Amino acid sequence: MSARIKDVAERAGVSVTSVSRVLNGEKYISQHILDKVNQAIKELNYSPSQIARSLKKQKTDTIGVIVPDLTNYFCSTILSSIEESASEYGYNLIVCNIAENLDKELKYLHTVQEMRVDGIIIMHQKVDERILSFIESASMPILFSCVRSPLPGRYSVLINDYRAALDATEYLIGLGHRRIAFLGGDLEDITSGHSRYQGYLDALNKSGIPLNPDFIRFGNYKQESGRLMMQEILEQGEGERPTVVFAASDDMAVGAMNCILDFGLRVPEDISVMGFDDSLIASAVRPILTTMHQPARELGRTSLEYLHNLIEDRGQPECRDIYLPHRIMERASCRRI
Amino acid sequence: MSARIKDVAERAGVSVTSVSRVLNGEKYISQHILDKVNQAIKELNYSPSQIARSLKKQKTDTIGVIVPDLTNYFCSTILSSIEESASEYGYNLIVCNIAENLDKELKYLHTVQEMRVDGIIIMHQKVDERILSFIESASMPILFSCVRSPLPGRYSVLINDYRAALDATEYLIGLGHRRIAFLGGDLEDITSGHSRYQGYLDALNKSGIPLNPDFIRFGNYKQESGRLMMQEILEQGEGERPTVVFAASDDMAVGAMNCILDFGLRVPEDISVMGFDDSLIASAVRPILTTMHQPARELGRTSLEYLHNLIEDRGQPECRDIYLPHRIMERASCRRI
DNA sequence: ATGAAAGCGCTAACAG
DNA sequence: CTGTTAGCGCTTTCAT
Repeated sequence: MSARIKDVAERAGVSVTSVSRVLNGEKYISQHILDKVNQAIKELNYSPSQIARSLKKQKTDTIGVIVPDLTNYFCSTILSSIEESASEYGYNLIVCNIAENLDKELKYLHTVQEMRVDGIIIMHQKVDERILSFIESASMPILFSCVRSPLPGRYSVLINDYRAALDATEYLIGLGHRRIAFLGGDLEDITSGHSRYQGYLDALNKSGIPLNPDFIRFGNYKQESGRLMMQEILEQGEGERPTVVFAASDDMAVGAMNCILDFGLRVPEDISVMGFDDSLIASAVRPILTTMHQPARELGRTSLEYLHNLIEDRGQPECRDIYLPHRIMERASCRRI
Repeated sequence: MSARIKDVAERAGVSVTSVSRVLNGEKYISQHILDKVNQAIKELNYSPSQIARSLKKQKTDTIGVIVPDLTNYFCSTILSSIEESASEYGYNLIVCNIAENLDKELKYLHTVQEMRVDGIIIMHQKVDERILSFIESASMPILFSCVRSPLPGRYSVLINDYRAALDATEYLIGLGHRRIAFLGGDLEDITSGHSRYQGYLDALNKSGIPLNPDFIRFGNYKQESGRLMMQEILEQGEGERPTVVFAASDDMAVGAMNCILDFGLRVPEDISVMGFDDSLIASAVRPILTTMHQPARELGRTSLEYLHNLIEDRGQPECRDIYLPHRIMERASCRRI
């Protein structure tokens, strides 16, 4: 593998330029040279160095993706769909799993910058000063996927979390529920956390349903967190139980549902459960989960395509935020009362 | 970001060598120079180019990971644990999601080779001639994770799939089951597919239980596949039903379980279900799944550390295959009969 | 302790 | 249609 372009050129008895031309599929090369070069490449088992090429071309065809948590179904679906499109467009992905750790995120941001990626996709919302200032001074395009940009004037691809939560809550109200518990994400997380909570609040408000603080909890989007919050709610006393639980993620909804089931109660007969995301786990559990659908594959694909346009610099795009449609998946975990 | 090391040097009034030394934390630099250089770096918002550095050093601190399917819980857990260790050791990851597509795998293999990654981890078993020949002639270390190397003399980190399947089947036999259905993976997949099937066969054989071909099906490890296979088995007629189903993955087990449940049967009262992997989904469903535990995080960490040793070339390792221990997770989906 | 200069492997003018 | 050559941005001898 230590063969360089020069070795190929010598072996084929041509100039390095000709080899380079063959490598890059340019025209204006005689069949004769083409054959000899290909022959030499094969004989030497030559593999061109993307490093050297990147240095020269000042382009790496690589994109950095900052993922909050790889083991999260929703994240990995988005990532997989980003990967699929990236592959089509000829980009490679540097995956940065920050495991909800801001120090790690900052470190990775610098790393991908040093690797001179052509662009960055961030799927994480919670940021601090250092990250904000990095984003402000970064020279490559940065796109936020599934979360809203923390900085005005940046780009993002996501659903309208506020509307989605509002729609979901109104759907539950329409089913006759008035004692609606809410299992939220992190409030510092402006998109999923705050917006979804606000949607819940406003829906209740519009219907004149008074807020019950005992029915509101905040977790970290994971299953275990949903289970814990549900347990607290259930242990508050039987008279005070909600008739439905709306969780800001499917994982938390499943955790809550299992907690209810493990308490010996039934879903949805005793308590209904509604999730958010429509990730694979929503269809894997029984009763199959009623949830708010996020178009994961479209979000991933659109993110990549948008970033690609930014990289190619096709002028300033008209809209900086692209909202994709959400919809309710009516399934078996919510009943009319 | 277009500042180069030369700009920093000029700004600081020193040579590029000195800047390079500061960048690489070498000693033998005066405090005076160090201060001036750091100052200049800050003023210019300078970020060193990993590209140029890699070209010079002939090392990228990057590892390519070939993943069969990102949306698979088990895979993403392994990947996340590889990432965690990689981050500790200072490696970055190029993630290649091949979506079970051999052409894509080959393409990615060439890509990471051209990117001059320091090593490759492959989590996929099914290969063809072209891939085999790539592996044979590759100059960087290649490690197989969670699958056995298709080539003798290569390196792998995994559990003993044969023993695990044998142990699992014997456990079910010990519970009193004799009508044991098997939902396998792809037989071409030597590790998970073939070895697990062989373990099942041998366990039955050792106990003198005759084989029932109607109880054996092969799928693709995914949930939907498990559901379909189970449906076929269930529709064969009531008298012929198995008392337990052993699936070669948790996803298939969950698919099978849901099929059973959707048929109006109970798990484990009517039919028991056993999975394989102990991925997150095993604990997310009800009844909580009895399954064969694979130490996912240890597998990921060990893989990375092993590859790191190979990259650093600490002589030939004694063993080329590292087997990690498996164990049965007795939970609620299998009953004694 | 500091600097000058020679590449790392490739592409892209430019010249022929 | 083909070849010569000057960098891309950095590290690293080798001097000083």
